[in-house]
Amino acid sequence: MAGIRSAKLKRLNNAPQCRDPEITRSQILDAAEEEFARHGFKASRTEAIAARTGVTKAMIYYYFQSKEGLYRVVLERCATTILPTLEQMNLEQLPPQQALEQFVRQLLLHTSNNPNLPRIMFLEAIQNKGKYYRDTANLFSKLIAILERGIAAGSFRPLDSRHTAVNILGTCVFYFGALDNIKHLWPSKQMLSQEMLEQHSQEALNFILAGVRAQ
Amino acid sequence: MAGIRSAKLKRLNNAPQCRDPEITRSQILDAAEEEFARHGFKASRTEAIAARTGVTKAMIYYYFQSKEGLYRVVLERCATTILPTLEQMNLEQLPPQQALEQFVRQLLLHTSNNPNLPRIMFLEAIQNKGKYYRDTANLFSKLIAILERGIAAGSFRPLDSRHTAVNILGTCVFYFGALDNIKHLWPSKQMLSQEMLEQHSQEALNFILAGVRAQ
DNA sequence: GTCTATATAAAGATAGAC
DNA sequence: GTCTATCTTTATATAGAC
Repeated sequence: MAGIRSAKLKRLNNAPQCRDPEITRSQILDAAEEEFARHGFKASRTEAIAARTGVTKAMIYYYFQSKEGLYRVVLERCATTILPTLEQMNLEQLPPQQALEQFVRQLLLHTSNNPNLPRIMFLEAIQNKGKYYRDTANLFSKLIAILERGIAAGSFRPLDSRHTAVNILGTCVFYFGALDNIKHLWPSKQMLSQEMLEQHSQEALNFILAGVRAQ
Repeated sequence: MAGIRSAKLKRLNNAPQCRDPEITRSQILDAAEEEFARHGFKASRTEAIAARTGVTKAMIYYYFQSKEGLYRVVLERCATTILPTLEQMNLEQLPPQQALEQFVRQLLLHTSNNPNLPRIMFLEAIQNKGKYYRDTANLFSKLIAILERGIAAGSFRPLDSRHTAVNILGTCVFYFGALDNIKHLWPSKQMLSQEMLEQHSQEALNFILAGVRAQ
């Protein structure tokens, strides 16, 4: 995510101030996302975000008023980036099985490209009890709708659509949250390498499709 | 977990010091588990742990030398409580399908009774990169062994046993980590109520068994 | 074994110069 | 728009009385 959004940014790591507000603001957001995704809101340090950005703490308050203001913007940005892609897919018009497969593939791709996203959401839920989070992307609603269509059509087994939606999302993102507690299972691999991400995606997809299929 | 372990403890919330070291030590541990499970190591406050226990901060340093020392003991205790039960079950002697079902049932029961456990493990992985965690319970080894027996016997579909072990554990515990981000899906329910825990357990079990079954 | 008081360090936030 | 310097609060940790 940081990678994509930093595309147009020019300031080098230790370069002096360049006085382009859009660039600075965007760089602070990227740095903050990294910091918040690792430590959560409370344990994150404005000093660390500033240092990562290459500016001083004062800039955070100039652009975002407070540490909390910055956190809100970061979280909002995280929750909404998957939206446009998902809307374009017109999942309602596909048969349930295909819709589910496309949904899961897209979710896995998106989290693979933005491993900060699951982490920041876990931390938000656990530490802040979801205080700052709104499901603006309506991820669950979309998934639940697909599941219910599938049950009605008889292509999915009778299941609780809400619990199953949670279990499906969990299967996609647990890997990223638990990364550093499970990496010892693959002593010679990088957990975020292309190879491992593809394996996880394939296995997660197989597991999910088998988990909901009728019979 | 706190509930079980507090059974023999006598000190009331605001009672004065009772000068029983075993009781005090145990109470600090219970309070620390709650605090660490909510905030993680860095963002937890010794003052809060002390207040929750009904003693002063100084006691933490008297019994555990440092905040980090306390965290280590809490984590170790969390990781090992499921061990005895799991060993008693002699899963190696059951057919793979039954072994898996028993394993998952026990894991779901254990996390339902100790919802702090998944939280503290998520926070440890994300914030500390697993620095303080060792898989002393060998949870994954046991699960992987069951899966490989099942593949060999033809009762499970061909699957990657390590990735699938991760996906199974994820299905069991994601619910607890994401609790406060998904509670809006059940506006009228308490996520940790008996009713909801039973629903989650049932749906997770069905999802997992269907997810690995041959054909 | 427990408490009070305090030393020391770290972090959020702001004022004012450039 | 950015920085330096500083205020204030909050935390970890310890010394010493009881």
